Amino acid sequence: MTPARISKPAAQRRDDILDAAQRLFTTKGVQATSVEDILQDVGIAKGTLYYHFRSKDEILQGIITRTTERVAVKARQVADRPDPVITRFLGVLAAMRVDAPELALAETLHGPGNAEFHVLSIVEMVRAITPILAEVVEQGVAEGSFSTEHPQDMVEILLTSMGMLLDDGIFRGEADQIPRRTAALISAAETLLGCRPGALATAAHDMRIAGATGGAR
Amino acid sequence: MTPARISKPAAQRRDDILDAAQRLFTTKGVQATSVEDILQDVGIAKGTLYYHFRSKDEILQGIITRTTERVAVKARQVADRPDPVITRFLGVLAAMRVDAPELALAETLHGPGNAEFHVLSIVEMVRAITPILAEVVEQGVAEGSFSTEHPQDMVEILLTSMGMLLDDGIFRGEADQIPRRTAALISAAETLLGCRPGALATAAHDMRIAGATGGAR
DNA sequence: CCATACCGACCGACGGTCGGTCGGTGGCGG
DNA sequence: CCGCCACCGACCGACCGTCGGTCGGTATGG
Repeated sequence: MTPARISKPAAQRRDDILDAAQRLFTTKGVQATSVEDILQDVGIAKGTLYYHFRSKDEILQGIITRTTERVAVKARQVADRPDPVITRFLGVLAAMRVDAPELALAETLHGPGNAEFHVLSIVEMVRAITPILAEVVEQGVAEGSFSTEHPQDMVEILLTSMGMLLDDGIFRGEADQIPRRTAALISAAETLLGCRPGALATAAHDMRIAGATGGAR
Repeated sequence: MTPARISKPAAQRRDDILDAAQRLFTTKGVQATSVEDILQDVGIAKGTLYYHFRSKDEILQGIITRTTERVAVKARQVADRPDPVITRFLGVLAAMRVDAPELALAETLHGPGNAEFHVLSIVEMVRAITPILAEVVEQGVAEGSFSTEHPQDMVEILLTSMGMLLDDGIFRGEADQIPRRTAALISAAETLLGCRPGALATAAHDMRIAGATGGAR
């Protein structure tokens, strides 16, 4: 009658838990997801979960770390491709959003505990992606398509504001502003990185990156 | 022996609760502060707190709203002063940090629930201050000291990244980066708003705004 | 046979609720 | 002008359900 205890290698079980938790966290919010919920979804007992993770918070941290690592790998690949600098620049940005749709999706509802999730993700993303993207910009500066004295700093500023302003889990109820903000951020990037005005916007449009057609406002 | 029940007008009691909660939240973190703690600090019973607030979360929201309103008032005053545009621009930024030291201070410790607090503050600040600051920039554009086609958008981007990058409750353990980031943000502001390079930096230095001396990096 | 993975009853703390109490105030009859 | 009383906003604290986390013990498989 007992459903037969199944044992798995720790790494795999860890991933199972992370998968379930990620789905639930993004679906109904971190606070609103109980450990019990995760247990039921994975099909394990409480003790098992706490055998693999020290706390609920560590699970959240685990999701963010895992996702960030995946994105960083993809970003690195894109950054190292033999494409034009502008293509690679936009490609890295795309890698951030494309690979993490799970993080950006759903949970339009109530707040507590969710902004936390989003902001931690953003911070980790900025930390991980800034050096990669700055490298691309530096190459752009070297070849003349970009022009700035502080690539790393400007990239950091751009990534931070991008992460915040395009996340509707943070600026609640302003999802309709996202196209405007996307255009504004591209415009800001052009200015800050000193590339030909409109160069990023048109390239973004060609790459079919959302809301990247016109001027801001 | 019973300490005699003291009754106050609701508004005042509300403020008392907000005061205590703000002190505790910033001291030991939102999550780590129990409702019980607040009760003890204010010297009231649980029912009383829940007579004035619907939930712990509403208290947090109340603190943020109150602080934002105060800052907005001060920012408005500064923006309307008969000073040079650049002075007023920096003055508004200063108003944000000066008037909200309670929000930025302390609680270097453990994470959960605190980033939430900070990020909500930042979002509200951006919402409240953007129009005020954009107005100043527009005046600057009109008189020629600034030059940008999208004042509102650029201000929004600047405020967002400022809020994030200068808050050590968000980028944990990077407090030492703040001077560098301050300089970078000023530099970015100069570029985005199209004012004379170094104009903001020197003015900031004259106004004794922290870490605003040299170029970025 | 021993480490590793797993189980689930149990615990204490916490956020939130609820029935009820207290003190001041305004109206009204005397 | 006084005293009574109905009313009401503010206040109280015992109580409850839920939740994150613990622990002693058990199955599995190398």
